[in-house]
Amino acid sequence: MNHSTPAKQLDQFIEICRRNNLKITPQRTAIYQAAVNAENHPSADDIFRIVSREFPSISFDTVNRTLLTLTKIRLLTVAESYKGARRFDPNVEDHHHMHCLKCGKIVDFTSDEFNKLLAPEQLKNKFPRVFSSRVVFNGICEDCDNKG
Amino acid sequence: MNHSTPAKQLDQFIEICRRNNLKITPQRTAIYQAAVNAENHPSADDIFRIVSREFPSISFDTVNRTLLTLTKIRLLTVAESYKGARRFDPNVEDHHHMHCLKCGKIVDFTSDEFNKLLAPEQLKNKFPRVFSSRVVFNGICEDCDNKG
DNA sequence: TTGCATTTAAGAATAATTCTTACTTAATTA
DNA sequence: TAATTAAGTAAGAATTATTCTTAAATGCAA
Repeated sequence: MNHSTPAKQLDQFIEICRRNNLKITPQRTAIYQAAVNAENHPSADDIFRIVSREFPSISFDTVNRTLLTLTKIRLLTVAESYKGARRFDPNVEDHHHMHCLKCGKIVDFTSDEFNKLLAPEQLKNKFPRVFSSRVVFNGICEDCDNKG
Repeated sequence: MNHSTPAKQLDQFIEICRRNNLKITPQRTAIYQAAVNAENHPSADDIFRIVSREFPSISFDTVNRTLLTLTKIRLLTVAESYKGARRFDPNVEDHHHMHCLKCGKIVDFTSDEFNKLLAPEQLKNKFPRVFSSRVVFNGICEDCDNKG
């Protein structure tokens, strides 16, 4: 989740859509809001089910297409994953991830130290442009650990 | 890739299969070898196509199932990804990844500094067990950058 | 040598994603 | 406010990736 206020999020959404010549439609807005308010890093299907409550006739395809559009203009990102459906990440600020190997849950955390990590010099040639970095931990979450 | 010698790799493969009561079949061996020798982090289909040259009658299902089995006993791991088919990683040593956002190429690199990163204290409760960590960079590789 | 794990075979099922075409709706802007 | 045009709806199909099913044959390991 993005930690700014709902109103500020909406302003940002509108501004960035405008800047990219994307119309501010109720569906598009609802899809963005659903993604931002989702607890866990939601799949297209998670968002589809949420938005369907408000727009019963919306199709999965519209939701998925819209999520990809929002990713293109960087209002969302795609979280790294190991299996299953694509997971969207509404947190576009610098942050890091802890994955549960059992249930697939992804938990965000922040770290000024981790934010500062730089790509190694020896890759400067092979990768002339580097946009982002993330530290990813893998473990077992409390819930899954208790269940055995 | 694993940087030990081919003979050592094979010894390790045999030992770990034995320890896990898995038979040393020619197919299983070939699948492991193909994964270890693959340049890029291969998909099941990549491995299927390589092993098919030696075993023309092998099925994709056998290859995929075997790769999952080898992952279970930690002879392989699964690389984080953002889209497309599951990518296997034959390098089971501590290492880190650089992803190309255009072509999906994943390049390994090592870093003693990055190996030492620890999960933040504030997640100790939510995640009582942590097994591994990795730093993941995203950028554009030289080839894709030249192509525009 | 024999038991059982493994592979083969072939098809089916499922999940996830993307595309197609045509029609309708509605956000923007001139 | 009317025109333009992006966006959504609809329904189905196609594609890609993965996993399962059943049954028979094979061959590794004790």
